[in-house]
Amino acid sequence: MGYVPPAGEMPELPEVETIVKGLKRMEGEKVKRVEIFDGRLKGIERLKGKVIYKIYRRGKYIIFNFNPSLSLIAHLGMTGKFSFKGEDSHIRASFKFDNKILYFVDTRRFGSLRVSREENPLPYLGLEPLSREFDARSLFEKIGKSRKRVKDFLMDQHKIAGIGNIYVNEILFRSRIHPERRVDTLSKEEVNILVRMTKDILKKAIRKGGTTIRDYKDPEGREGRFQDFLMVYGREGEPCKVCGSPIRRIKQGNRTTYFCEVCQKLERRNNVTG
DNA sequence: CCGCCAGCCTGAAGGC
DNA sequence: TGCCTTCAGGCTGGCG
Repeated sequence: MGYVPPAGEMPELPEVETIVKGLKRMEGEKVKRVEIFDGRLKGIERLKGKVIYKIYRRGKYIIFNFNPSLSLIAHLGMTGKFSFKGEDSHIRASFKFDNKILYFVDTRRFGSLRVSREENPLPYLGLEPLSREFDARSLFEKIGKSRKRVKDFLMDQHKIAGIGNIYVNEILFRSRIHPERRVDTLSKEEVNILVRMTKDILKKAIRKGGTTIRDYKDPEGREGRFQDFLMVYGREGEPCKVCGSPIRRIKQGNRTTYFCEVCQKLERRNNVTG
């Protein structure tokens, strides 16, 4: 049987970071007109006439600051994208500026756009994995008394913000930790490795412009290149690039999990060399 | 508080 | 050929 790749991918931290880089040039621009094609996005028309002064990422969210207390909070869900090209179907909203139009496109409508007056609109979000604050000590502290399985923990946006189902599989493979391990069984060394691999993989994915399996494109329509570096995600039955044994696919919770059962042991290891 | 799970949504792909 | 089912998963809200 031929290999069938998984159906889709969601924008995670590296994709959102890449998108923000592409949107940055809109800082300083004034919204001349807002069009809404999906009733649930009602509310964003308040942005008409406002000037964007800062665009940045927090977890998987994109935040457009219009002034200190007026922001557009965007989440791309599974298939959401911002595009300067108008050829897409499933356009849900558009923002007209002086010289260009920015489209919000979202096939499955898991994405959201909302206007907020909060200074800190996403207070519950967890650690930024690429920040200095994310280190072995702070992760250990976050783990606290949690008994979550490590995969679920890393994907919990209230603990760490920005990791989704593609990168979590890659991080655990590179850390040689089984996705079903309980976080309270992780050794200090393993927590340390997790931090290092998380930063490593996310940084490299950003350098490659994210991962495109089917849907993801940046605002200029460019695809990512990190899919060529995936070690486990979407590789069920293919040989592990380290040990050669077939990559396994299981359901953990409602989510697909890929791992190598030889490289990623369930037992605790104390002397990890990476 | 914690862990777990259904449901939202749409299009692709598989089964019969 | 075509209908029907299943799958994909970020996030929210509800349950025990």
